[in-house]
Amino acid sequence: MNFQQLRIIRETVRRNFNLTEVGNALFTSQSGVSKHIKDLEEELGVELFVRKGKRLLGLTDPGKDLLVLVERMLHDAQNIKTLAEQYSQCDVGQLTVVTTHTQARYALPKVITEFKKSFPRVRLKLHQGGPQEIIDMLLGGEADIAIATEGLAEMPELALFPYYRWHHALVVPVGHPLLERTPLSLEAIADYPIITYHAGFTGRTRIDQAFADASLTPDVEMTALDADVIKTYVELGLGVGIMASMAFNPQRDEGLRLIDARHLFPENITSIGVRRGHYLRGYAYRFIELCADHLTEQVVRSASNPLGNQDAL
Amino acid sequence: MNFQQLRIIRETVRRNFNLTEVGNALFTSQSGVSKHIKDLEEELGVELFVRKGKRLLGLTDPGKDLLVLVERMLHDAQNIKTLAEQYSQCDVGQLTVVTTHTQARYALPKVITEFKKSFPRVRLKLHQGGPQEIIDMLLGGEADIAIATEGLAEMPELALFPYYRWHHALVVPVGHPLLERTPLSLEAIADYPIITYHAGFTGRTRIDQAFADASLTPDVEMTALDADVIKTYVELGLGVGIMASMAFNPQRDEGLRLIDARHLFPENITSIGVRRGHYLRGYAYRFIELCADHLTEQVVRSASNPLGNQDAL
DNA sequence: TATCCTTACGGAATTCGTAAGCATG
DNA sequence: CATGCTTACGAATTCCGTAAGGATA
Repeated sequence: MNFQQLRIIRETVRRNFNLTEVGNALFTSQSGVSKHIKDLEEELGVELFVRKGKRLLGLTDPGKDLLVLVERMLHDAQNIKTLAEQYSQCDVGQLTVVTTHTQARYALPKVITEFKKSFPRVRLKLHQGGPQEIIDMLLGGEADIAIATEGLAEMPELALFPYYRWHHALVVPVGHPLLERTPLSLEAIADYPIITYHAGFTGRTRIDQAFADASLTPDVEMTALDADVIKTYVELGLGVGIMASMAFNPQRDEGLRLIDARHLFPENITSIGVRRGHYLRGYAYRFIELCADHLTEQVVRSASNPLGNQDAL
Repeated sequence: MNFQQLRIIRETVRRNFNLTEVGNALFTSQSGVSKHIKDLEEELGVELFVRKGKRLLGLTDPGKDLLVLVERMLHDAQNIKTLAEQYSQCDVGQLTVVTTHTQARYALPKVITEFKKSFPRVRLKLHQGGPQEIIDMLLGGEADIAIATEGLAEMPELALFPYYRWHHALVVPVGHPLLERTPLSLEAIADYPIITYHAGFTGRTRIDQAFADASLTPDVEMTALDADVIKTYVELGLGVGIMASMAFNPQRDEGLRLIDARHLFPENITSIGVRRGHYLRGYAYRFIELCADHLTEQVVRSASNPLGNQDAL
């Protein structure tokens, strides 16, 4: 058993059991891939893949069990390398943060400016993605830190930390009748076409929930991934916008008005997530501390080690 | 990075940094060991060992951090092999149970008889050891299951399950004055020389605690590792015995009498322990089920997976 | 027929072990 | 001077990639 074999097993599953692709992905020959698989199966005395003739179709039961261990081992191998870099070049490296548009645009700029100043030699990769992509990148080890409001569900593989709380607000064009309706009600809003976030983005779930609880079926005219698009179409008069209040800028958004709506929609919590057992460089902890003072390295480490206890460092 | 290198790192620590011994232990040459260490350090760009001249003295800080990951990876490698055997030869294999004399002698015979009948092709190794040895064997992966009353402290690496409850009792020679003292009191017992278990064995802690709580200092004349020795000396008239009640056999122990003492000493709980993340063969779960009906495979698996949650199978 | 996997085989690279050299206590 | 680590170098082994062959859709 060697690491190349393990990498091949993992890659074979990822590439849908096409060994030719696996060979390309791992920069080796297809024949070698084939042989490695056979060797490993022989060594273990178990067939790992379901075959039909010469094609591979999927994992056998033992293969499925094995894959879990294989992935952990390869992840640990990565951790070892990261750990070594940590010591050899402690302020040089890379940090990948995956997040949504809303956070990237409105919450993170301050944090990132600060971080770049403190760690000029760390290459910060800010990757913008949807809920599924965020989770996949975290679990796949491609991203170190995730920041999102939705989608970061409680999973045993992830450790989540509340970052900040915020509310949705209404955005309307100057002079819109809703500006006169105080107090604002869900019923009043439901009379107009609504422009808001896509399902699964930036607290959209909470919005739907609020209307559903009030037995209202709002007319969602249009959905967008980000507040900038929402504002654009509200300004064009296509409807009223429901979006994160921090995305409104009184100076720049001259033609629009913000209406507080914290009494109508449940509070949203934007969380920071890391994968348990994923080795984080020192500066990754600094990044999290920059986001929220209370999320110290100790707090994050103890909550994110695989055993869920406090004996780490 | 390859497995041989990792094995060498681990073994180097275990063998107190004597590379010659490491070579012998891993059935390879000492020069190869030396080179592997150097290669790995070079690849990682970090010194893993503290050196004085040409001698290795200990781990550096990065070395310490690394060792944790290395051990998990090697453990996973072992798990993979065990897992494969599980499928290739599902009722053939080996099961190592480490336990104390008391359990081996009085609690387990029935379980083991039953187990051997169900799994004739599994080689059952029953290893008898003291508290420290039991823990070391579990953590080192040499034993699959531990059964003990003391010493199996709550550790994050271990999952513990209550097996059965029992009490200490008094054992005296026929015609001993304590047989007339009803109700029996700690004070009365403390008047006689006492023969009981070694510190740390078979609930000895509870016995000491009971006397201490009553502000008594008993005269512990002699200590033994097992009840058979205790009974022998009680029979010789050297003192009164305090031992596990299930170790008394009215037929065989003719010259002795048992006096119930459950009102004097706290209850003891004998536990079954497994190491989290240590892969157990199917028959290992059967063994535990034979001990206690309620400890089904599902119960044990969900409590002993490293994340401590219920999503395992 | 185009794609995909297996096997065979020669060359490349890695690993291993002996032996000699040097440091330590 | 006995023990222990490093380095050097040839031998053994393993790994890799090309190429040919057979199976599948």
